[in-house]
Amino acid sequence: MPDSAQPGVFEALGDPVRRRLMELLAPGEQPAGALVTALQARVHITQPAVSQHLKVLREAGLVRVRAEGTRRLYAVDDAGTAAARAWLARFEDTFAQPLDALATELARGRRDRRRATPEDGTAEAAG
Amino acid sequence: MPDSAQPGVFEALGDPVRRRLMELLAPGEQPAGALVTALQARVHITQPAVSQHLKVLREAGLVRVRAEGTRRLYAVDDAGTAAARAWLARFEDTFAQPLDALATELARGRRDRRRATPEDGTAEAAG
DNA sequence: TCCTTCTATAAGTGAACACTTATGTTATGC
DNA sequence: GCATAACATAAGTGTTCACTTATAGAAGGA
Repeated sequence: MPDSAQPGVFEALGDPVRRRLMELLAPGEQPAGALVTALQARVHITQPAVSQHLKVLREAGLVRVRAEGTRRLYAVDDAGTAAARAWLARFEDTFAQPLDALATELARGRRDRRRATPEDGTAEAAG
Repeated sequence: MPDSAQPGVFEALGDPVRRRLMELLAPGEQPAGALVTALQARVHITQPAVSQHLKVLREAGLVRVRAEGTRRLYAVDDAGTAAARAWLARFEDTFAQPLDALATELARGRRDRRRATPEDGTAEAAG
């Protein structure tokens, strides 16, 4: 029974700017520059500030990076979000728990089967 | 599409002491004093500090209080935890989503039926 | 009544943190 | 080679925040 699965997951999500970054990444992979632009459309913030926030999210396992030329493509990492959901699961309604466990099992089975089929290549999560 | 359903939910969960308080409340209702004692068994902390943490959790909708004599009985409030899970749900695996929705629906039905039965006495109205 | 218990609030303080500007690093183009 | 673009890191600073001690308030027992 870990205090909270991944270290720093909830600390990372505690900041509104970082939550907004997660929301911006929810539809799919985004270069760091696009995240900066999107944030600046709403609030005044500089590029280094965003970069530092992304570092926190990275270290918490909430996002992962992929280099493409000079750009850094960020995407949501399931490790962190799953850890957060796992911690919160204990407060779920008692009656919902077995059902969620079932849902998780079924989903895992489907996902594994899908990954075992090397056909659809670069699969993007649809929003 | 709210930034995050309940105001301050993730900010509240960002502190490890407050997460520990939530864990201590997970099994069920606890008086504030018991929470202080339980925390002090692990780390050095004073009663006012715990009281302030509980206030933050209260204002975030993560816990609710019930007065019984001179004691204050704290319990997990579904409003806050559900809000946190709702926000995190958008990062869930695509295939798991419909199943979770089904689970939620079924659980709600069961819960409502249970609440419609005025038998177990001290039923608190959920927000 | 007074006294004790349980909990919340007030006030002050040190540390963590999110921000800024300035600079470094890496890849591409001329 | 040099210049530019995209992003990360360094260094410094103000504010937030979690903590402390001290005190207030409410309920129960003598």
